[in-house]
Amino acid sequence: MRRKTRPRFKPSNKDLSPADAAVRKGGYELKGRIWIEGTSGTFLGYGRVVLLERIAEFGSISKAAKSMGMSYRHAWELVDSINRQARRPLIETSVGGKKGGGTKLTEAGREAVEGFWNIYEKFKRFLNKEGASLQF
Amino acid sequence: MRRKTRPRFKPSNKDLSPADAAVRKGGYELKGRIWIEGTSGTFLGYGRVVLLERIAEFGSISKAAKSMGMSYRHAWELVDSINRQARRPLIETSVGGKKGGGTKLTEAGREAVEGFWNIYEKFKRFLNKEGASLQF
DNA sequence: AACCGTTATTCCCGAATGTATATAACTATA
DNA sequence: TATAGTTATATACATTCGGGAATAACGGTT
Repeated sequence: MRRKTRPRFKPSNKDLSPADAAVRKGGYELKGRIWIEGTSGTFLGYGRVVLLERIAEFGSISKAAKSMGMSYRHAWELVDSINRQARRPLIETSVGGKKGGGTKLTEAGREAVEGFWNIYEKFKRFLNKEGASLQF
Repeated sequence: MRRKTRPRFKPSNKDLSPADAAVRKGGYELKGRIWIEGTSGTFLGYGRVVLLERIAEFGSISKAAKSMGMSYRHAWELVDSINRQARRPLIETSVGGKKGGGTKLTEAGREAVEGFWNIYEKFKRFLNKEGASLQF
């Protein structure tokens, strides 16, 4: 008896595609994930890219995390992991200041987000095409 | 400081592709997984299909599990999960008898294995194609 | 100098997996 | 009837993952 796994984060204000792309056919679904791996594990995946988008939107790691139902601790670790693996940093953080600080994407960060979505869209089309012929 | 995750099973006698298909390009790899989901979670994925192949090869869940470095308990749970979600059973088990019992694939089971590998091969080609244009 | 909101960091905890281990149940064969 | 090798099942344990909470550091602004 296995309980349904809890979603990794709550979709909040935006209509969010699921982290697992899926295609249903007669009771079965072809699902899948893709991600880009760097020198030390995952570099960019669905959740990380959504996080980057939220950071760009809110200008803050903590607000981005909260908007996804993700702990700040986890979000920070993801940001750190991304920046440590990127050739050029994708995220710029600043501490202190009038508003306490903030975080924004670099140009490379915006390009990375766009690049990932491009591949992800093709992946969804792949699942769509191949999932149509499931018979078990 | 995160330790490299241990491989889910040891490749033993056969040359086994990794569970995560991957394509390298300039330090980054496009990796991914696909699986077929049924009424209650995963129905068939890479590891499950390899397990089915091993069962067909050895005629026993316990030997198949051992050959993959997987606990019998886990292998049994996977087999049970597969059969509970399949329209027609993919695996036939027998208890007792001269050799204590055994397990073999049904015709539907062999077809499922082949069907999954077909899609998986296409998926690897997809990763190969899309992974060639990674730039970050 | 005090304030304030955010980043940066640490420790503790619970959920989810999967291994290890032990044991019962089964049944053709000798 | 006893044997043997496998399936079937439960309990205990280790590991991993991420949330929660607490705290320090930071630095414009007032």
